[in-house]
Amino acid sequence: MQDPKGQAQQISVALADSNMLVLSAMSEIFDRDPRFSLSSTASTAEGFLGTVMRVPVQVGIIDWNLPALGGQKLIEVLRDHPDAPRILVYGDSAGDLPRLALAAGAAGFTPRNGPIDGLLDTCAAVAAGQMVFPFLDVRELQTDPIYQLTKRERALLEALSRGLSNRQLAAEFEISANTVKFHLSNLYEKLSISSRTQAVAFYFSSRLGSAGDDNN
Amino acid sequence: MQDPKGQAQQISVALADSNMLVLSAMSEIFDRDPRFSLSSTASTAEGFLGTVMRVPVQVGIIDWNLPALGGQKLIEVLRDHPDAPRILVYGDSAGDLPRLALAAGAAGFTPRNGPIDGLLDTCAAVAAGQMVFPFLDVRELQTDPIYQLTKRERALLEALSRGLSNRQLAAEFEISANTVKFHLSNLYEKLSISSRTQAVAFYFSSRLGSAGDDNN
DNA sequence: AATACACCTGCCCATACGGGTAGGTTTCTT
DNA sequence: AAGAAACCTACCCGTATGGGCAGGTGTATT
Repeated sequence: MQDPKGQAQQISVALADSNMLVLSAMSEIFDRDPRFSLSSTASTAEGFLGTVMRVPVQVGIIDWNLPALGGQKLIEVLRDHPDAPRILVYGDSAGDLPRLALAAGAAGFTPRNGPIDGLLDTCAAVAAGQMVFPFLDVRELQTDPIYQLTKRERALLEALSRGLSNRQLAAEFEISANTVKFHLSNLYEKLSISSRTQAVAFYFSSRLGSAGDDNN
Repeated sequence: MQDPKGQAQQISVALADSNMLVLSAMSEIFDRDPRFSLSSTASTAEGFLGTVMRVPVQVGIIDWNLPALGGQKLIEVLRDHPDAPRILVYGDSAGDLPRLALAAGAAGFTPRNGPIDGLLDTCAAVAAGQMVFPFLDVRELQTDPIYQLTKRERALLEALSRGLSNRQLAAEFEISANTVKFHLSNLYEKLSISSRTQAVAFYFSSRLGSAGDDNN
């Protein structure tokens, strides 16, 4: 943080939050702090992308549940871009949102319920090239069972979460009921569960704001 | 709103929001407006209840997802109290949060994604004795099946949503497995469904941010 | 060519589950 | 005192579901 040349260079920041109140309050905070230069604000993922593509910034601070796209996909889109900003996710530290953000490729995570200064410091740290997250067991990143599921299994799980029976699943996917049972059986083993009810519970519990996945 | 005696009387307001940023921003807004007199702020339902019981106010503005209690229960507790404030819920207008708030007994609802002035105007209207909500089909209020469930059935549904089997449910509630099936059967009929999987799907789909309900 | 893996299907079996019937106690309201 | 409603239990029955076995196809990797 202690730049030997002083703060001649300000950190360019872009904000995106669906909550107007949060957005305006954040704007004020960043405007007040001489370390930062607020480049743009947006209330949707589309708006954020548009401005950030035109005027590159160093750090983008986003709400995980941005309308339409969501943090997960937003980061995924930005990752393939050359001069995309580092993304700092601002969200609820309960649940495994930090893990999701980390897995998605975010550069940092600041909890909503923490002190306001934490946001600024974390942002500065991210701009300095660091990754800042609440501590979590990184082994879970790789072993998170949902990533072991195949494309088909995830699709089945999604449909299962809508309350469908095996027969209905078979009809929906135009496969045999036996095949449905086959996939579900494999799915159960990978998730270390043993019933469709547990599968649905897992689905809704592990899916905190991530959009539908249809890819392998 | 047009008080013939002018605004000699200010509207006393109490705030409660788990997000510190929102809380401080709201405080400032209400402090600035001469119509209101900010009595207290809190970040938890307990804190809000404590201050509001000691120093009665006209309007309480709360986050629906206040820690520990949640808006639903908070309103329920306040309702039985003599000089409890009218409750204005501040939350996400997507989903049926407005309907939930209305059904719970709130006096108004202001969407998070709306203009900031809307909050102030709605608050003034609520203080003047009005109810202000985004439009919704009130017929759904009565017909929403979740309110037909008994206390026990809701408790079973919550446990069911954690993936428990009938046997486990029986153990958890210390009742016979037959009784579990009895309750679930009644529950299915009330929700117009026919399987536990559908019940869990319904539970997670209809429960957009409401905390656990254990009351009748 | 060989191997691995996702995907698909059929069959058998034991258990879990949903639906129906028939009671019972407690509590609150009328 | 009577009635309604929540809550509890038992029994029977048919289907849905989960687990195991055995095998076939297509595609990508080595």
